[in-house]
Amino acid sequence: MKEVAAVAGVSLSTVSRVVNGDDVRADLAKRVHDAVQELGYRRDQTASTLRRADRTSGSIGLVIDDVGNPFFSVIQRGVEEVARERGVIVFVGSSDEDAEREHELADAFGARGVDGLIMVPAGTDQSYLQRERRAGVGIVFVDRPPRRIDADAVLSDNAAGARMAVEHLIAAGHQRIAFLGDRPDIFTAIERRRGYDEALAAAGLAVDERLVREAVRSSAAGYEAVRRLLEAADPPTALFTSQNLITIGAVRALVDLGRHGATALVGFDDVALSDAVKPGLTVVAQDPAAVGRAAAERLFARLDGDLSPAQEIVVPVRLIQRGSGEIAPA
Amino acid sequence: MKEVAAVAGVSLSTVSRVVNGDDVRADLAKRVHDAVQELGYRRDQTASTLRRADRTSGSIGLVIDDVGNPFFSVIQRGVEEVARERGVIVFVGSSDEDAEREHELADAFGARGVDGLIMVPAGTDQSYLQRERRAGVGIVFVDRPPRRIDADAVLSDNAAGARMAVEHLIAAGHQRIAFLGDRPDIFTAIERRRGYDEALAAAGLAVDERLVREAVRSSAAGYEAVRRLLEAADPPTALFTSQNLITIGAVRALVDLGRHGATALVGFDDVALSDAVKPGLTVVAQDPAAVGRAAAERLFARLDGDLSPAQEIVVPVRLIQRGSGEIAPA
DNA sequence: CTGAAAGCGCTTACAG
DNA sequence: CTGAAAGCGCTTACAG
Repeated sequence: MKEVAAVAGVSLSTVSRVVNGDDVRADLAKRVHDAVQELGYRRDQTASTLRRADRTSGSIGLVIDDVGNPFFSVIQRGVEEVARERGVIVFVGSSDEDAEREHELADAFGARGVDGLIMVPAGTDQSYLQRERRAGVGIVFVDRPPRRIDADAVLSDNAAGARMAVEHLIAAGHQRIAFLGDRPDIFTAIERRRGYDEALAAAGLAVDERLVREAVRSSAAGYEAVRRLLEAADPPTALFTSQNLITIGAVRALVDLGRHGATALVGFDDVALSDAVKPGLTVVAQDPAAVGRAAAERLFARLDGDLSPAQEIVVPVRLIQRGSGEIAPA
Repeated sequence: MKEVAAVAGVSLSTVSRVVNGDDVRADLAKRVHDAVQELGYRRDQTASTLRRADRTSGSIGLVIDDVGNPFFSVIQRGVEEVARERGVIVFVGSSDEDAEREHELADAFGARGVDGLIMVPAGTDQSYLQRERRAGVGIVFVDRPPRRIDADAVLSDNAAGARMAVEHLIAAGHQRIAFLGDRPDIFTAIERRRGYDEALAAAGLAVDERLVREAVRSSAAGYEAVRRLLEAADPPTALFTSQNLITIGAVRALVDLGRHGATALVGFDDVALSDAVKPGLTVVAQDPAAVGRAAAERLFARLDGDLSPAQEIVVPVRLIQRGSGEIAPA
């Protein structure tokens, strides 16, 4: 910038004004633009942020569970789309369900002056983010609500979706419906389990803990859990696999055991090829792109000055019937 | 930091040294640490970068085609894993196969002082990155080689993989093998087409352009293309679907047409549930996590001072036989 | 080892 | 409208 000023024969202030689109006499502006062109000058955004009054950086941070999981990567995509419209770029990191890592990432992003943070909380206490909030950083949670801090959250309707799934299986005549879920300290896993319990209760059915498998964290674990369930005495006639990786493992297990098309299955989350298996997979589908977009919109609304009380936005889910959930018990 | 110095009763320089782990008398260091603790001080990383001699920011930028595509999101995951070990965080953006967007993202990352850039090139000219290189930014390409700039690139063995796929179909007795590919200006699409052509030629078979469908950009387009191919006169007996989205659409079309298990198929890229359909999907699988890790490792090697000539690292692919590629022609 | 001072690349009152 | 000067939060020669 110093060099641009020298070449254009104006002061640093004038260059800064031109670069920022402030009012400058046309002839001076032209000289500056020419010099910028000639030198290939580009403003140093970090230095600009450091000095400017509002301290905005045009960047946000996104902390998700795992970018490698398509559910979260589509959330990321939704966030990016909204950020892009604003010319805002995004730092992304995976917490891998680790509270410490979640904190480290938020910290690293904060130390780089992000304007806002969109977080999938992994730990049980997000009060450490008060510090960012005091610094004016916008904070929005996604997929799971925060704890020990009051902030906007964008969630899927987990309990309703799970109820829908289980009611659907009950309507098909099932009474022995297994639940397979992620770690029972994760909000979405708890909510989906709650929906399962409620649907059974509403139908006058008792929860049989032998049909409940929790802390199923991968498709391999889903595979194993289903294999054991089906090989046990008095196996379930239907499965509610409450997460995409579990569903993938479960289907594989059903196929291997020759039970796909015999044991009913409803999954939570849609997966690729779910309509190509025979029968197709009945699922309760979330809309992760919409969830990501909604979170980013909420964040920018806050950055634009929205001071209303914290909101909880619930994005609806929908049941997609493709066959596997419409199988009657043997 | 000023405040920390005041509370600890030392100079700014001393605080800076303590924060940076330089040698400082133990008692002073303790006073600084206490003050840091008390005030909840955290160093402003951007100001630090601005002033420090090496100007490193502890951040890199990743420009990929589309985070929403699981292939790229797993590359991102691989990059992140290696960056994490170094305490480096990552900006991510999707170019959506748009050269201008690619450039904008690289520019936005550069203006924020990233130490390095990992790029999936979308446009046909990456010479604009010379500017970043001159500024000391490390540059590594991934999935596709750069053009008009010499730099490290980490690629999958596309042509060999495609050859393998088509040879496999030929070995099963096929002569009418359709090729379905992405836009023919994309490196990976070109290479896979080349592998297809070469495998046919090696077997003494001519390319029948009526069996070639290019610019297939989505699973919906893959579905349509397969439907038309199979409904035409003299349809192919086998399909080589050279990208994950195309494979997904193709399988769906085969299922809808009642041809899954009848028309052979080999896909490029593995997809979820590929072993749950009947028959399972035979694919040439890339290893996107390894590709992402290799790219990040190359980048950090450069940042660590590796001045050797630009390398092209080719990550092998492997054929996974699951049934759909082992179907003989009718 | 420590501190006072200069300065990274910018923006922004302030005076003209 | 323009420029000289101060200063954002830091690091780093430099002198002691």
